[in-house]
Amino acid sequence: MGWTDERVETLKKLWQDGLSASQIAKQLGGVTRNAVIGKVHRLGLSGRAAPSKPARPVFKAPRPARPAAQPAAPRRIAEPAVAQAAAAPAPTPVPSPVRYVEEAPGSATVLTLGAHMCKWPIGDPSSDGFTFCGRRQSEGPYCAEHARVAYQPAQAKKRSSASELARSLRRYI
DNA sequence: CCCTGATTCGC
DNA sequence: GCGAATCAGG
Repeated sequence: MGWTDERVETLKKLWQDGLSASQIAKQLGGVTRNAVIGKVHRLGLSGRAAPSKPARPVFKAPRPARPAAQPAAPRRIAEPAVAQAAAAPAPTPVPSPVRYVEEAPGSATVLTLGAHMCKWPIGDPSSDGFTFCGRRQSEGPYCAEHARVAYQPAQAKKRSSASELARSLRRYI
């Protein structure tokens, strides 16, 4: 199917309405989302209300030209990735201040977490705000406080309701 | 793995 | 002009 005036008009409308390229493609029918995106660019309306855009162009390195379309051909071009690794000077591995976090647990990042620092996770590991406790290790990989939480067997069994347990645990998170 | 838009370039 | 392939992200 080609781009009739009407289909282009529909495309414009839906795009401005904030629909995604794939949704527009599905609604128009007979085109893929790539076709829609391509058309959008050609029409010069690539930018719209962009929710999660860096605002700044964020400098993108121009992609090396595509190796040409060869159907059913070995896609990967062998590349000597090993050679240039040696040229780089050995980056000093970090002076190793090894500073324990005494207060404000959770300021140890994956980068600053030392060998003997409490590895109690704080926050959402999939988020970039993720940290570790970072205080001095006591038992196992944890500080004394977190070790208690980690290794409490069935001690809390008497009257500790589920909500009470949850509350006590939350303190450590 | 799902999705998003962006880009390149053979057709 | 078109859009598949590919990329870079969320």
